[in-house]
Amino acid sequence: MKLDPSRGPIYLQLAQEITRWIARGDLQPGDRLPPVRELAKRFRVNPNTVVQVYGELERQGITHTQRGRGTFVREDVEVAALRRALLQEAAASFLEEARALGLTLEEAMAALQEVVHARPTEGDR
Amino acid sequence: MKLDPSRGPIYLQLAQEITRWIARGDLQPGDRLPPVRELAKRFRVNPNTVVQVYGELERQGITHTQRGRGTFVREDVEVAALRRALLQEAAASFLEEARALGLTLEEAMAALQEVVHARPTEGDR
DNA sequence: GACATTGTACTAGTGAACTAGTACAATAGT
DNA sequence: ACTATTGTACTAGTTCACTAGTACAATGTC
Repeated sequence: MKLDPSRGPIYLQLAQEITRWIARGDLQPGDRLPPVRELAKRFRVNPNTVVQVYGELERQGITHTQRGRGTFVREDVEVAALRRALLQEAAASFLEEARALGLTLEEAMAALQEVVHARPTEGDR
Repeated sequence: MKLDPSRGPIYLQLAQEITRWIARGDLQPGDRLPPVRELAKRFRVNPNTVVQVYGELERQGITHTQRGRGTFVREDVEVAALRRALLQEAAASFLEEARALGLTLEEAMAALQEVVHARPTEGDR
């Protein structure tokens, strides 16, 4: 995962990446996130930036934080729903781009198939 | 089209939007783009920002500029290829997100269908 | 109680992006 | 030659994001 300022603020990209960790089960409800200073080192950003990341996740209701203890995935997070929400957002973006280009759904799906077949994935084997 | 600093630099978003205009035929090869000051007004940005936009489009080989005359879509731009490239980039983003979420191609396609059916498009009628 | 770990607040600084404004250079039309 | 139109360069400023560093507060362990 590469942080790229041309794709928006770093802290939002990182918040998205942590959300993916939760969505795919790398982190479970109740799990503790890496401490601020540890994540800062891992991603080579400033600890204050990670504080912003964790603040954003808290605002989105995904985590809760306690000074002196850490930041935790909320117990009531529905991982499957989170995953579906992230994927549907990506799907919506794709369809919106097709719409903005004046293309039909069929044309969008055809383009998708071309990309699928161009990549070495299990969808192609 | 909404310019949102949280999605990266304004000038890159605008460059993408102009590229869409070309890709869907709103602007044809040889056509002149709106003058810098006019586009600035339309999108409520600074003319210097539009100069950056046009600079980026020139760097990408989509337009060429002449002081005193204007900025033009290059005659040799292949509109269909440009459209395909933009859509495939969007498709690749979508698939990459599915991959990052640890999902199979089938699951990705299912999520896409859900979004399709949730929207009032011709694909659903 | 001391210590380690964790989050937080703050100051001061840097850099990129964007803005406002002015003025100049090239081109085209009359 | 003059004017209008277009792009460009520049200065000076603001804002936001990020950084580096320091120090404090809360929590948990021993």
